[in-house]
Amino acid sequence: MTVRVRFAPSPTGYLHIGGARTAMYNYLYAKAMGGKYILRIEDTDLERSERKFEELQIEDLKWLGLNHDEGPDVGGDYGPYRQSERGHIYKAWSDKLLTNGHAYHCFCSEEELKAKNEIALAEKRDPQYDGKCLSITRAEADKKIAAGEVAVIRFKAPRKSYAFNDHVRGHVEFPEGMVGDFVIMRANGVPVYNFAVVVDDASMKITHVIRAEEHLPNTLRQLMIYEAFSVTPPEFAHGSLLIGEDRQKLSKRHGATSVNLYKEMNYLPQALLNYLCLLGWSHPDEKDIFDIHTLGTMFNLERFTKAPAIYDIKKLDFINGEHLRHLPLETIMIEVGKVIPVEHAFHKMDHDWKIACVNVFKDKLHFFQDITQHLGVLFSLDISNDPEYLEARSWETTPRIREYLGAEIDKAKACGKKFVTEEDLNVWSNHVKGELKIKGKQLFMGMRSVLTHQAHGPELKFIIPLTPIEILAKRIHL
RNA sequence: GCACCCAUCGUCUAGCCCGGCCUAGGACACUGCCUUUUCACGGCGGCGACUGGGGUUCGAAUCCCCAUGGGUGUACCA
Repeated sequence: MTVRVRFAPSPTGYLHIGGARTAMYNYLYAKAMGGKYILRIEDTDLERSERKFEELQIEDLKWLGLNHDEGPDVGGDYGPYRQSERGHIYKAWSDKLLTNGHAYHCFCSEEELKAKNEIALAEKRDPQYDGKCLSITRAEADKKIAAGEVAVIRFKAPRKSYAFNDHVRGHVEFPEGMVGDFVIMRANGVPVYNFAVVVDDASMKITHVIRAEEHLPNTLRQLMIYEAFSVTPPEFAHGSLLIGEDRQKLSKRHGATSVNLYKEMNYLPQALLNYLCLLGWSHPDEKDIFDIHTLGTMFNLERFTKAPAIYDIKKLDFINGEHLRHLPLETIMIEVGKVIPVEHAFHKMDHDWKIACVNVFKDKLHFFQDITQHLGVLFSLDISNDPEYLEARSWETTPRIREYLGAEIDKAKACGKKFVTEEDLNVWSNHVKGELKIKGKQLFMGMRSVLTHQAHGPELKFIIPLTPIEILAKRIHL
């Protein structure tokens, strides 16, 4: 039997970081098992669902590289993949339950039920449906409906306990009487979540349901419905929940919780995925940095964590830097070019210069945009106020270095050179060492302070050949 | 209230199922030092945890019970 898994978001907002994680786990499991990964849109909440959000979420999923095998935009053999287009299916399935006695019409008004709930709560009882409409026969109900009365369809919850085996939680038991008769079809004919999910998962031949722990209690209702249809339920894996620093379920108020924001902030999708993957799952070899697409059969349902994970982006930043460093130089150059201000001198340089430049700075970046601040060491005429720099400037040896280098640079400039080379730099430092008799810290810090006006930075042999000679000439005389 | 789930460094986690190799390992963060051609890189260190109490056992982070704490759910939301 081929594994079939699904990610079923509600198009009521942007793709949430927790949703992205669930989608990824499903995607990875399908890939590991050679199965299919399906995208289903759960838009039964007519008020809050919007087509725009569906499109945006699919766009974000694509950005992450989590491409589905079946879905509303790509089709498949088990469609439609939008719950709003499956009305006839829910109708047929709920009719089946009505016929075999597992469900019944309920004519109680919302006010009536609300009042009863309040009383139950006040008496510290569970506010379960009292079964008032249970005695209404199918024929009577049909007559009332024909006469214009509105009704919901309620599922007759069996009075027995349920148990199932969860891939993450192990043996889970729900004692008898946890839920009363619940609504499966609303008065407007739209199915309620727990019913639609079962109908869809069953008819789409879903074999494994991988989702977050918040759905664990829902499993009871779903198990009941599967039983009423005599359908074997899929296997379940309830991973941990993503929570905020306040240990509450992650939501908008915890800051950047939607995927599109990370795209805007220039995070690498593979880094976001890598981080998310580690929040609730661990790599068999305890690796921290990896491309989730290379996981293959290493991904399994046995390494999920049970306890909720606090979402903290500090580690994500680190991981982003690691992924960025492993990108081809050419790619980094292109990406970096996009975030450096258009008027920056960087853009006037030739290809080889840019590559060399990116190569020097790439190890220091967490994000592409970090490059801008590093570029200063190549173009800036600022003078550091770092005590170490000030000290280097105050040595009596430093003016002698400046005098010599100034002459050399002016000479090179007069010859029409645009840049000095690493060899030039070697010659200079040998001269300072041999002729000026300056060595050690005085030599290197002295040269650095004169050429960059900074106390720290990348090695001179890397940055000086990249610094335009006019900049060098100006700096010398500052 | 009731039901279910969970509990290892500040954070993510390994170890737990199949007790001894755990004076509990790794990563982020924080921090010290080294590299004296110098880094937000790298290397070497430091800080830092088995929620508490009982029990089983020669031996428990690992098994059992209780307590405590936290979370989720309890809708004609998903």
